[in-house]
Amino acid sequence: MPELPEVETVVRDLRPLVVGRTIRAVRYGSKKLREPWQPKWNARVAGTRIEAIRRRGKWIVVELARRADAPRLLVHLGMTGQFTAVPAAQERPDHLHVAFELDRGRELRFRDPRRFGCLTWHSDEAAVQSRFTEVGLGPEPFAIDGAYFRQAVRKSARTLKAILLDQGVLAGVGNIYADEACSVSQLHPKRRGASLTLAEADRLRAAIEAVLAKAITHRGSTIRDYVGGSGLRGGFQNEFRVYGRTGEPCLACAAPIECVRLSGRASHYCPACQGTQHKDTKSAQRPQRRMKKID
DNA sequence: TCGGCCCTGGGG
DNA sequence: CCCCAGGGCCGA
Repeated sequence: MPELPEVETVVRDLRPLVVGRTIRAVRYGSKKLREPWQPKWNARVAGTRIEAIRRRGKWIVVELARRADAPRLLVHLGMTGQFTAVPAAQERPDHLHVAFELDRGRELRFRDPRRFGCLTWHSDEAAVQSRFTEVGLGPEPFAIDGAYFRQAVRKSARTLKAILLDQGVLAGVGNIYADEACSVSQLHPKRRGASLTLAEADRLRAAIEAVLAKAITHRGSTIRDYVGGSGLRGGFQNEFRVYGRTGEPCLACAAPIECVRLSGRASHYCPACQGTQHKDTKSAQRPQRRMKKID
């Protein structure tokens, strides 16, 4: 679940709790993660000091010394991952995979029931960067070049939903914020990127930034498992315009929110505010749809 | 570009 | 029991 706003919240929460702390020891479980923690890494992190923590897309980078040639931990929360710093005395929950015992009685824990996430050790910053290159991580949404975004969207024959979920176009947007950004920009998630006008592409870019920024101020969204770095839940789920609101009234026009599957993901939108009847080239079904509505 | 798959758990 | 879920990778 964790998308950019949730990951950013985790990083901001953890920063005052772990930066400057020394890792005394490592405990790890036997359950296999997407990429398992390797026992040989224990000795490499024991005794090191956490000097910085930052976010890139949906990834968290923990710097074990500021120098570029110093090791890093790379964390991805997958669907249900939690990365928290809590009092070491706090009872250990189930599905806990890696725990770093810190000084001052704290413990940095990685928990993930579904195990789609991972926590790995990398020898230096270059190794982290090459990893990002391998997965084709695109630019950060808050630093998008307007021309780049227009071009990336308008050259694509894919749906807006598919484009927004593509981490290579933008790093950090997931299912919730893709739907919310389409809602704010009043664009149907089924629209093809190539059908957008320049103005619409700009509107979408502005909506993405606005939605992500607002979600961060609410500490992200908690549907079920998500918690920030200190264990607090998010609050943006109470601000959703369309996500998970199928059948409920649109906040702008009261039409019932609809839901379809796009790119294999549930996609929510207001049929009135985000109508398909614009420039979507291939909507042969459109007339049928209208008939249905009139009925 | 899609579906299937990796997993667990919650809800109907 | 079935279906669904914030993500991403792999092969048809």
